[in-house]
Amino acid sequence: MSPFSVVFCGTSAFALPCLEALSGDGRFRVTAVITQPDKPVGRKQLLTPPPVKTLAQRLGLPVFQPVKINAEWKELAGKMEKPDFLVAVSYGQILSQEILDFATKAPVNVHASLLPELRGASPIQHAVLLNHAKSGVTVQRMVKELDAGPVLGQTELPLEERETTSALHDKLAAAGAALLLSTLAKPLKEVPQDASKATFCRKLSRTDGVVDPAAMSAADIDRRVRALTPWPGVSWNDMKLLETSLIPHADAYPVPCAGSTTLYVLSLQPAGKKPMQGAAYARGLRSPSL
RNA sequence: CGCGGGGUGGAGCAGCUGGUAGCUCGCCAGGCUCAUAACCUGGAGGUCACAGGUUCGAAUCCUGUCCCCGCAA
Repeated sequence: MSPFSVVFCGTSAFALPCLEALSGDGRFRVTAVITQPDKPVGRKQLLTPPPVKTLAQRLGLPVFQPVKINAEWKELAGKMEKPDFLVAVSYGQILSQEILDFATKAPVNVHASLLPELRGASPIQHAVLLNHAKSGVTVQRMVKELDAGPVLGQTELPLEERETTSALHDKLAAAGAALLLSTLAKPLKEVPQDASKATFCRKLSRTDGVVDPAAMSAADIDRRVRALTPWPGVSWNDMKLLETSLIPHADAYPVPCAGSTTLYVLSLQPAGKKPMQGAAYARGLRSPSL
């Protein structure tokens, strides 16, 4: 039987394993990749392509970058064949019903949480931030309401003792890719979400990473560092806390926190400086005139 | 020309109202110690980003260049 055709919508690094897996599997055929437009990034405002675009080009797949996919859909749809599946992974734009209906079999989404928990934009960060015991990935059939579609497949993953967002991200991305393939390869079986158990997580902003040792306990700050690094990052005054611990360490910079707790900063980055060890920063502090 | 910080021995910093470079560490050697990330002694290691200028003399003042980074997006 001929492979399932797929139109892939994705943008960030989380989507890479899914795209790579689909493209490398004989049961599927990716006919087009839709991703966000290149965006100006950094001090130089250099136009930077999203990770998915880079991968798609390497794989030799046609790439489309609509500014507003819903508005440009009519034109866009004419450029590609109707696929069996429309797969959306961390794409970044809400798809209209018209687009969802484009797929002949189903529009599906890979979401980095155990739906109905943590619907929304930042499920990985929130799983760490809220100190959840487990997380996972869900493949759902997309419906109009965000992340509310019936579940097609789910993989649970326990969180490590001191789980970090970046580590969890990679694990979930890999698990998501595996789950996506195994789910789509078999006849779809839908399990409705229990909407009454739904929780939500909003998009994070830089202010979520602002921290004040005078008002927060070491454990609290440590959890934020693990959850919000590398994005949006945790900042204290003019420096970013990159890596922290609750256990004393020779290379750490001890910071007294609320409730007589101590946070051991293993590495940090003052404004205008490169990342450095906590102990190195502390040495600089002892210099005369300070 | 979006705003701003910075480039000084391996690391983090000071010195910058001009006069042959210093601190906290690290490293090497020796000593003390049951022992140590502790302590003591000694030592190696620096074209002070680069180029030009001012000066008797510049890390330090002036000009230009390169590089790194924070914010904003």
